[in-house]
Amino acid sequence: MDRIAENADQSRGVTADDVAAAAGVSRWTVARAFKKRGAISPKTRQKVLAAAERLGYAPDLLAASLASDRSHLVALITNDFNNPHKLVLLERLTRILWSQGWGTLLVNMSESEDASAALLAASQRRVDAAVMIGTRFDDRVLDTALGARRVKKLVVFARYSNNPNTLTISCDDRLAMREIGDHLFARGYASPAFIAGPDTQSAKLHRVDSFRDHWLGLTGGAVPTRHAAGYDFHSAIDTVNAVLDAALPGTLPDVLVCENDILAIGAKEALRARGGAAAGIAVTGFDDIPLAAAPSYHLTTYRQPITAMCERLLDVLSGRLNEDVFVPGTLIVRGG
Amino acid sequence: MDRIAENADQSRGVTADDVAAAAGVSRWTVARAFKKRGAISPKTRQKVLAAAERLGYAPDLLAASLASDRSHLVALITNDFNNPHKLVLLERLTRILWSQGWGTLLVNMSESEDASAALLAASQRRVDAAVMIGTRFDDRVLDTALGARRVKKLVVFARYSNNPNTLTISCDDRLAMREIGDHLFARGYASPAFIAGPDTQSAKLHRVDSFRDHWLGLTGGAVPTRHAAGYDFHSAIDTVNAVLDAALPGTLPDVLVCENDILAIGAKEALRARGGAAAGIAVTGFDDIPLAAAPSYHLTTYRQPITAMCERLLDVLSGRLNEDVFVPGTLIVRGG
DNA sequence: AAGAGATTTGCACACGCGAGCAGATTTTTC
DNA sequence: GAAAAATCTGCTCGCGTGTGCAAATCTCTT
Repeated sequence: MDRIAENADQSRGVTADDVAAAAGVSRWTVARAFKKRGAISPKTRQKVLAAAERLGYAPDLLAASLASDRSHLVALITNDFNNPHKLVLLERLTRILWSQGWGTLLVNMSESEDASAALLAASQRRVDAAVMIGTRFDDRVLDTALGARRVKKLVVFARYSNNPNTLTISCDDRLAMREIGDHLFARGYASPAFIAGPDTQSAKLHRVDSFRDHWLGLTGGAVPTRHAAGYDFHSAIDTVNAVLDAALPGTLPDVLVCENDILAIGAKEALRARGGAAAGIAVTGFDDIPLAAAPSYHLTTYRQPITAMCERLLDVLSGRLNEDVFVPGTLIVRGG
Repeated sequence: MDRIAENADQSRGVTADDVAAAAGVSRWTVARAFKKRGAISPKTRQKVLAAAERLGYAPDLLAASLASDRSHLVALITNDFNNPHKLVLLERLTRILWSQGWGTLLVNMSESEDASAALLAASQRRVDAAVMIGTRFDDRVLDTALGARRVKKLVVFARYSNNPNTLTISCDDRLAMREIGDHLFARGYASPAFIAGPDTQSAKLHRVDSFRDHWLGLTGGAVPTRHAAGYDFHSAIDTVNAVLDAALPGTLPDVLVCENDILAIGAKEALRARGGAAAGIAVTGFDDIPLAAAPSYHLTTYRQPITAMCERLLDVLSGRLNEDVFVPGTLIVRGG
């Protein structure tokens, strides 16, 4: 066959068979040459790789997935595209996963708000694992949804889930909120208020509870909490205005502890627009998004250990790790 | 046993054969039942779908890809994860593509700065098309890189490329900059300066040139241009400071036209920090990222027609469209 | 009611590669 | 130098589905 000659032109459909023919070995020897720990003699491998290079061959991962029942594909599922921090997570995840040979399928579940459709779609592509990014996983889905059962591994990333069928890889939120509380206490703040995201029944509000518990232990004082309608700065502005309107004179909080940086930025905007006593109220965030460092905001916030979390994810994918992980992050002190 | 084994055990390996047996038909009839326009009698389809439902069957897209040589997979390739606008693009792209049956592989090429590695990785997954998001495609890659030749379609999305082997789907930047110019002219601005991104030799700076050409025609005046070191607001701050430092007294620009919103936000930050005469200088952006609407910035900017662009991408993927497209966007007037 | 036409169903083959084993080759051992 | 061990190579079978065609069934006309 001079199929090889054809392919050299088109550079399409170059298969292991072609390389095998060109190198004078069998197809399986070609496969071994491309395997890290393949049982193959150095000179044969050399010969094969040279032929592959010449023909422009690269193994077909699709066919390999079908044959081996391991796709080396991970579905990244998320529904919150308003938060710039998602971009940081996606950047890190894709870079680190691809560098280790894992492909990443980005799935948007903001339509349905129900993970089952996203999981079904992912499972049809035979992903080795589904990773919910910054998204809680509703327990009921596992019982009812078709897709959920078909996915081999289910990981909740950068968020807490107590679902027993799920693996959590997250920042240690409890520790984080303690550090923020200690920091505020040391700086002399006395009456914090918490600005949280939407108060959905199912969502366990880890950060709020952690902060309130710790502050109670620290000062004996309760922390009033207000829920924004959404994780976006417009909602935060409305919420902070509501907080300020509701406060009796002389009972203003002296610091607004926000569940993440987006809400914190909204809070800063609201306080600045309001002026007067409000302008003196401090704000803390969470995530350390790039804009948190802007002169206008200069937020004290908490940086999640994303790289470390990604590495734990690799451990989970390779089967080395099979339990929940909480990694400590870093307090970033900027403003008051 | 562990949780993973449980999941995998349940409904593993329900294939078309199983459904066929359960429904009393052949495997190919099952396939037809799942095809939109399959030649199959309604009652047979009904019977098959019922059996599939009962068994929890969903077609294996991986095997289908291998057999049909169409993966219905698209690689989304990008390298600029600093710009929140990427998140908007990703959200829209993934939602619209998945809704039409296209899977999206997110590839991060920020490491190499060279598209060839990303393209090779994508091609090994047999993607039907690679979409460079907001990223220019270096012509030389097509000639030298292995990956580039293996990808069936190459689309440059939300950015201009004059590469003949590439399809461009973009906002009509030329029109956009004309609208911005007209707007500024009508408002009485007389001496704009342009703040652009990095000045790489290969990059054709579409927006800059368009604005300068138009302004020249409008007023006969030249527009001084300054390049930031990167597409991030810190670089923009430095650049704007440099512009102000370099300006002779009385020759300050009255408006800074920025290549995108991130640079514009940096510009606003710099002007605000500077105070005095600088604080009166207006700023325009591009992209209309969510934060552009924040009270602190309140940017006049230009919204790209992302949904329309995604629909044109679908046309390209399905083969209905095979030429460059430039879609007009919308001027968003906010600040001065 | 028979035959033409339309519709519906079944089948051989292919897609590109991996797992696991058997045969071939080389290296080591006594 | 021959046998045992270690290493290397080739091969059968299967992964789950699409394509194109032939066979079977149904519908309608005369």
